[in-house]
Amino acid sequence: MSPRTKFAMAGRNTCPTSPSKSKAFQTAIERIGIAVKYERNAEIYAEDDPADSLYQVIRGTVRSYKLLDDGRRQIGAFYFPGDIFGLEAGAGHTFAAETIVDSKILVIRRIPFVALASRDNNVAHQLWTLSATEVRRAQDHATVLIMNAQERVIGFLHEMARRSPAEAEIDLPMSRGDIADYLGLTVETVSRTFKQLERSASIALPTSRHIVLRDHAAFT
Amino acid sequence: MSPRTKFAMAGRNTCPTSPSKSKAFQTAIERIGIAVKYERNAEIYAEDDPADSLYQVIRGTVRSYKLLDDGRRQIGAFYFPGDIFGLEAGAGHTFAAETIVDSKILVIRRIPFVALASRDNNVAHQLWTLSATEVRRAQDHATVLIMNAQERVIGFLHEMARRSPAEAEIDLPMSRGDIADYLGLTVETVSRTFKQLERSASIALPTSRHIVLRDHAAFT
DNA sequence: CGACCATTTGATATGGATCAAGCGATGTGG
DNA sequence: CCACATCGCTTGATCCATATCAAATGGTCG
Repeated sequence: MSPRTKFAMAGRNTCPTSPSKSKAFQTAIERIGIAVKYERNAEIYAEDDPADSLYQVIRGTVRSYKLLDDGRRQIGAFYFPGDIFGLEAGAGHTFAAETIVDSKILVIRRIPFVALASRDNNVAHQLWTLSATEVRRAQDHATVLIMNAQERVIGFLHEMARRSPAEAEIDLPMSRGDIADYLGLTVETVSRTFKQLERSASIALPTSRHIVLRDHAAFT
Repeated sequence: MSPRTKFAMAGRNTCPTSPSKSKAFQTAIERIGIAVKYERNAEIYAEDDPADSLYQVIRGTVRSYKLLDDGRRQIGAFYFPGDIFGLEAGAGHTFAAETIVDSKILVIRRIPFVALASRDNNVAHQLWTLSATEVRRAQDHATVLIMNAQERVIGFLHEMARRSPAEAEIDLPMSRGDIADYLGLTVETVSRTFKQLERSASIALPTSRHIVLRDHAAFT
């Protein structure tokens, strides 16, 4: 693989996730929303910003995060094309959101969206489903966080593989630092754990951002 | 305090949480649901059971949990009077639920409830709010899980204090083992951390299940 | 009183953090 | 176009927090 290919692949074009979102719903939000381009590491919204829009990734990758009192950063989620984020029941965002790579984001104003939901039962149901998806994501996140370093990293790879277009082939748009802050580990530990998994032939690492899952059984 | 008082207090009678649930909503679910008594350590539903009801704690305490492949138990949440749990967007429960102490639970069948939501915008909105509350809870849980043992325990005490009728006085219905499985620590570490906090005069431990928060500033 | 379970306490082992340094790729300015 | 600065990643050495193993204590109930 050429040195540049990996970045091209990091901006995914497919939408392998979110099977439960109906076509009608997708059409509706595309009508209400407007597509906006962000370059990499651009802020979409900050923590505590008023939550007057929600967002769907069209192209690229987004991380949500919050800064703890002592300066540590916790990454709450990564969002890929098709994923919807930033929907809040309260008035403000509880996490900030930034692009990881150059991205295109559908920005949907909350007021017309919620208004639509109160007219259209299908949309209201999707609204609930979106929250429920987010609950599940956060619970799964908590589940990997009670485990040891190797299990956390494997859990992370699972999650990425599930959302990757090519089942056993992963292109990571995010840095080791992002992964570390998502998993509650240090960059050094993430790096060493990848190396261990490579030595035990569970994965191959052609480049630091491209991972091939071997022994896919152990990863299910 | 007499040896028995703590258990009497563990069954809380107040509903300090859930300020966003409307009176009309509460009336509606009370009309649809039926109250059921469970004795302590009784199963309400198992992991993967069909999710055809949701539940509100009337009296007592509930833990939700899942068993990991290697037998470890992860506790996902504790539910106190007023809390609603077991609402799923999918077909099955992703966590099991058990009472911790003798409890009274309002059991609400899902079908009439969802039907009501599709007729009544207010209920539909509450449905969304419930999910959003659960998202927040799970995110907060993930946030404490990236921290060290002392911070996890303090985070846990915060959470309990917030939901306790008496601000700086906590009666724990759950065992050290439950706390450990919620925080991803061992019972020994939980016990030692409580002791440390007591030695540093951050808390007092009149009995192992009763905690008084001193220096409430450090706990905010 | 005696058995059982929850909790505490102690001794030791170890996984991951921390501190430190090197390496390779990328981008920038001369 | 090359030299250099920067950034992301890796690797090594050491330290410390928490797990693990083991046993004692204490409260509760029959």
